[in-house]
Parts: sequence; structure tokens; C-alpha cells
Amino acid sequence: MSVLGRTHRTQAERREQTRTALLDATIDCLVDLGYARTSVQEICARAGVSKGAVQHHFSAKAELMAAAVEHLTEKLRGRLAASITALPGGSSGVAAAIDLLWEGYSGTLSTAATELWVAARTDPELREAIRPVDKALGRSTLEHVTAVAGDLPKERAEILFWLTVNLTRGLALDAELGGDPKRRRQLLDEWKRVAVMLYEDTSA
Amino acid sequence: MSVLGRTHRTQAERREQTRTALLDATIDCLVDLGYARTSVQEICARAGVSKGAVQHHFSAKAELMAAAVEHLTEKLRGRLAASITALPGGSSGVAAAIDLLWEGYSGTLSTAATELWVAARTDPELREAIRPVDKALGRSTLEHVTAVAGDLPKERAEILFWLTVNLTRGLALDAELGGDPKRRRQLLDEWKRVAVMLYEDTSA
DNA sequence: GGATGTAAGTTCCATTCGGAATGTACATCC
DNA sequence: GGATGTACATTCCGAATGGAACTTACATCC
Repeated sequence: MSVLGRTHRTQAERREQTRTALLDATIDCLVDLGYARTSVQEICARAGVSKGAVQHHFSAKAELMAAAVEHLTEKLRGRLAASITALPGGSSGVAAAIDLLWEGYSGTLSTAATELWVAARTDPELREAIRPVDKALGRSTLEHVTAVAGDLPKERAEILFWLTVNLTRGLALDAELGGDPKRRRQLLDEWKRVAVMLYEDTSA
Repeated sequence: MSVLGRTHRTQAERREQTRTALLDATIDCLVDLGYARTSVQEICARAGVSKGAVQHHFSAKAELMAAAVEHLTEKLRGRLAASITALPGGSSGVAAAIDLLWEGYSGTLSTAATELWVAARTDPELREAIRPVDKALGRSTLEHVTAVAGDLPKERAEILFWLTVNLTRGLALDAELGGDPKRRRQLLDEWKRVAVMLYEDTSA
């Protein structure tokens, strides 16, 4: 008897609603509690749904997590894609792109992703679920980026992109542990300087 | 009745032996099973010790984990410090230092550290235990590095160091998930090139 | 509008967890 | 060499977990 869904809902709508409610609640739990303390019961409580429901949608907890990964990356991809196409070209675009990747990889969505990533290391099932999705996200983002910075040789652009992504992920870890934000800002600024330099070096 | 400890052991020795056995077993578990599946029972089984022992040494699981962090960083620090002092000076030293940091931050010890880090994000107690220890490790390593690359302005050396550390941590995450080793090698080589360039730029 | 299948809620169970209580072996000190 | 305190083992318990079985509610199709 939720306040939503007062009207008639088709079966597909019902299904989709509780499904996304479950996945969103899962991400919430990952961010708030971490993977270790994310229980099915807690997810159900947050989603306003019973345990039976999750079992109906997902045969096991791992499957729920796998679906959450997809849900998560889909959201992240959407956010990134939207911002990237609005990037300016040239060297100012490089700096802006780095900021963008940092924002993308340091937000709550990425926090949840990190939880799943780390958990996946020792959970083969989850791992197999994550890998293709993550690869697709990387490719998709890379495509958008290279499309914007088109005057760079493809290989150079890729290297610059992946360096940024990995640096950003390291910084995100640092942020999660409560490292010094000022230093992170400093490092990111320096990296932008270097990246722009490299960019101009190669494209000029 | 282990094969070790057949001789008389003083109380302090007994205490120290089972303590380190427990901590080593904890790290083992973190690497093999991940934080979520690391239970006290499993640790005891691997350490060849009973549950009562861990309770005698550590009042709660969180305390064990906190001690494991310290044990871990101490080991890591030892390994890094030993290798760093043997570094050559000049730009070849920069490249070698990067390789060293990569090795240090991508081994099993660091894998366990990452598990604890991520878990600490949502566990205040563990977090408070980790922060000072991690900071000390960073400072200690940084000190050694700056001592070797002494002809660089201090601030520049620090930035270079932290950029490398964070990049390395991002790459380590990628490695854990089974990313392409060839690409990681490529990225690391490129970063070495850039770092050497920056180094020569500033010190010349 | 009544039959039918799917979505979701309720209840239950086996397992496992961390931690407490209690008992035993060992080392130290007189 | 016997008393005493520390290190470790055994056993138990309440709580929480994931998953199964069963029941109820809803939408769809005739």
C-alpha cells in the first residue's frame, strides 16, 4: 500500500518498479554499510519489499549483486556520457575531461562500484558478472573522450585516458579513507598540468 | 602439539608466536577470502589455534583487524625501506623507484591492505586504527624516496611520489579485477617516461 | 466477472557468526 | 616442587544470515 502505485500498474510495471527499487536499495546499502554488512534483509527493508520478492526476482544474493553492478554502471555511463559530449575541444577540454572523470569516479556511485569490485576479487561469480559490464563502461567512456579530443593520435589519447582513470581510482580510494582533500586537489591540478603539456606536445 | 615449539618456550615467546600466527593467518584470509568472508573461525583454523586464543589476545574482532593493519604495514614498510635505500640516483633512480612502488603496492600484502581499507570506510573503529598507521607508512616511504632523489625541490618530489602512489593503487585495483596486464605495463612505462621528463625538467 | 498465472508477502529452517563462560596446560617464582 | 598467574582449549548461546516452502494479492485473458 505504498503512496506510489495507487493507480493500476501493469505486470511489467510492477515488476520493473520493485526491481529497480531493490537495485537502488542495494546500491544505497553498499554505500552506507559496505559489502560485508549488506544483507538481503536490509536491502528489503530499504526497498520496502519483502524477502520473498527479492527471491522471486533473483535466485541468489550473488545474482542480485550482479544485477546491481549493471544497474550501477548504466547510471554511471549515463551521467558521464551526458557531460562528456558538452566538453570543449583543445587543451582546455583535456583539463575539463580530467575533472569530469574525477567527479565520475569519486562520487557515491563509484564508491558502491568499488565495494563490488573489491568483493568480486574473491567471488568468481560476481567477478564474471562485473568484468564485461566494466569493460563496456570503459570503452564507452573512452569512445566519447577520444571523439572529443580528436586531434590526438588514438593510442596517445587512450594512454592519457587510462592513466587518468587509474589515478582517479587511486585518489578515490584515498578519499574514502579520509585522506587530505587539499592534497588530492593539488595532485589533480598537477596531473592536469602534465596532461595538458603532454597533449600539446603530441598534437602540436 | 605443533612440530615447532617442541622446546621450552618462555611466556613472552608463546604469546608472540601465536599472536603473529593469528595476524599472518588474518592477512592470509583477507587475501584468499576477502574481508566479508574472513571469519574468526577461519583465522583460528589457519593459525592452528582455538577461538579462545584470539579472544585472549584481542577483545573483539575489530581489534584483531586493527592489529592486522599494523602488522601488515610494518611488513610492507620493511620491504620497501630495504629496497629503496638501494636505489640509484638521478633519472634512472626515478624509474626504478616507480617500479619499486608498483611492486610494493601490487603484491599480496597490499591486496590485504586494500580489503581493510575498503572495509574501514564503513567501520569507524577500523578506520581510526588504520589512519595513523597508513599515514606513518606514507611518510616513512616518502622520506626514503626524497632522501634518494635529493636534487629535487621537496614539494616537487612529494607530488611526484603521491601521484605515483595513487596511480599505482588504481592500477592495483585494476589488476585485482583481472584487467589486461599488458596495458598496465604500458601505462606504467608511459608514466615512468613522463616522470623522468618532469624530473629532468625540474632538476636541470 | 471468473479462471489462471505471475508478483509479492509470510513463515520457517539450517547454518554460521561473534562473543561469553568455563575448564585445562604451561611457565614462572618462591 | 608447589603455588600462582598467564596462555590456550572446549563448549555453549543468542543473533543474524541466506534461502526454501507456502500463502496471499494482483493483473491478464477468456
